[in-house]
Amino acid sequence: MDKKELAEVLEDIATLLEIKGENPFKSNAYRNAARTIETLEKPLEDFQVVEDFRGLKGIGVSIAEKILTLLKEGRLPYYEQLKASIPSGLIDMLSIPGFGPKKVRAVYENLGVSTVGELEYACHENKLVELAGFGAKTQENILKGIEYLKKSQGRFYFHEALDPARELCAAMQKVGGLKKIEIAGSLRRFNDTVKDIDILASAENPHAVMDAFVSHLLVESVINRGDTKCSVRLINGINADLRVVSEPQFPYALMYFTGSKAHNVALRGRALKMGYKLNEYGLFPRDSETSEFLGSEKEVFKKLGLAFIPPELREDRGELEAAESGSIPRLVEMSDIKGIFHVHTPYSDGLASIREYADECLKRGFEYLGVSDHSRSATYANGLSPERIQKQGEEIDALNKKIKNFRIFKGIESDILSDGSLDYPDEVLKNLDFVIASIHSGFKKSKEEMTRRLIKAIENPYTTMLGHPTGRLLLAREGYEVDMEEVIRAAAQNGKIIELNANPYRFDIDWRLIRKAVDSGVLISINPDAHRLDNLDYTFLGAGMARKGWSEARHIFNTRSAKEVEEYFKKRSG
DNA sequence: GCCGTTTTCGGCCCGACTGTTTTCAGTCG
Repeated sequence: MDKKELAEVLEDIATLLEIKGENPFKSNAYRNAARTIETLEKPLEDFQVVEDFRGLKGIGVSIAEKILTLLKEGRLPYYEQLKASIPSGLIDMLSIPGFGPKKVRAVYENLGVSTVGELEYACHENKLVELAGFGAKTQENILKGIEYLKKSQGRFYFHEALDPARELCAAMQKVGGLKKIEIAGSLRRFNDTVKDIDILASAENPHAVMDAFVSHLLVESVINRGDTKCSVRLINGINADLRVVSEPQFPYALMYFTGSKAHNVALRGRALKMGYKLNEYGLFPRDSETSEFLGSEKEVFKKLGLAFIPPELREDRGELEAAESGSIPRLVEMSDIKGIFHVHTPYSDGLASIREYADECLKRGFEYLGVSDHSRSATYANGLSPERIQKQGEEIDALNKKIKNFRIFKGIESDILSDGSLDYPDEVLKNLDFVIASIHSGFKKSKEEMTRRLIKAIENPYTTMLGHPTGRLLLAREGYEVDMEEVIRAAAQNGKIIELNANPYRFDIDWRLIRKAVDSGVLISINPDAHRLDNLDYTFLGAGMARKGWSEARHIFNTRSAKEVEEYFKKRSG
């Protein structure tokens, strides 16, 4: 059992306790313990007895014992009994917006409803209105919530939310009297998928700003509207919240609504220890009703003895400690990116020509482009035969002569075959500047086999970088089973680059692992995996995801100049 | 269930909003 699986069990216990109506602080304790385990630096093997957990935040004797049982026996009777006592459908019901553990319990105990389907039926039968604390409106909202859940499973791709959020902000910016406006929430933190859009504004006339918000063309319906907050459903199914605060409150509210929740709790705890109360309205010295007046997030952090923490890092994963000790990294910026790798042309399954990509790259200020079409095993994607690689190489040579101050590198996205070898003989591979090795088939092998397969590809001298290392498709498909920590170790030992596939349907390698990779000395390449010209926009999303993984420019391969990249490739092949 | 530079017991972040009530519980962020 690894850290992630362990943390998931603890999370599950927390949720189950909530539904059972246990002391909410008890369930919260399990949640805190889960986060501590997830972010653990030391390997799990270091924990053999209860005392080994001493000093770990949120893990006392009781949880430590449960963790040890899980590690030693691979199962936990306490957890199994808990699970057995609650139908699994109740947990699914928690995904219905506005439907929490208390209501789940009420419908289960009073109506015997134990699945989302039964709940929907009970609503249609008008059964819920009879329950204490429920009414016609609640029942109607639950039905709407189920509809929403069915449509979207409640989460959306990052770019699906970012684009409308920007449009909404632009519209509100035109309202007179608007002082400040920012996207907050998980979008500002660059989560890989998001649940909704949060926008924060300060304005002289809040209602005019809200009017502009609710009347926007992207808005399908208004869910609720108060004096400081309103929520809408957009036509693409995403919910968007707008909050309007006074100008002095803005930095505090921005911190608050940016989150994450865990970061906020930690920050508030720190404020309390320093004799302050921190909330979305201000920073109040103990026993005072008057907030400190601070004009920006940076100043609030400073008052709390912290350096500014970039929003992407606000996950309670050590950023407070880093900000206190002055070791917040200077995160990579889009402007650091000097070129891109991994684009597909009509040679395989892409839509834009090499020339078009090159021109677009020049327009965006890049110095180079690395072309990597699919390899021959990828027949579904029109993978290239050795002859067609040769032909593409000639086209690239001609373009390199023609286009000044720009360099096109010859590459391939080679399938990693089932035995871990690459898709061409060495004579073909040696003529390329770089090779991205990716798995596109045979996902179902065991974790050990997949790990071995990837490591064999990493050890191949012609491999330059590992493409989309877990094969996951966000909101659609889990990645294949693979021990990424071992893969990262192998990449470090062999001096290989790992791709951060910046396609928002993938964002693969996961940001939590980016930090592990860069700490191990592995270079990351932010690759758009473009199949069309406008997919080059993904590079920006990838840069955000790299920031979330605590990356600095020096950790990112494609922040290097064309000349440096050329030297890197030459050294590898020589 | 965890924690302690006010506490080994009594807290644990806390305010907006909704829908149900007629003063408050539940949910959310």
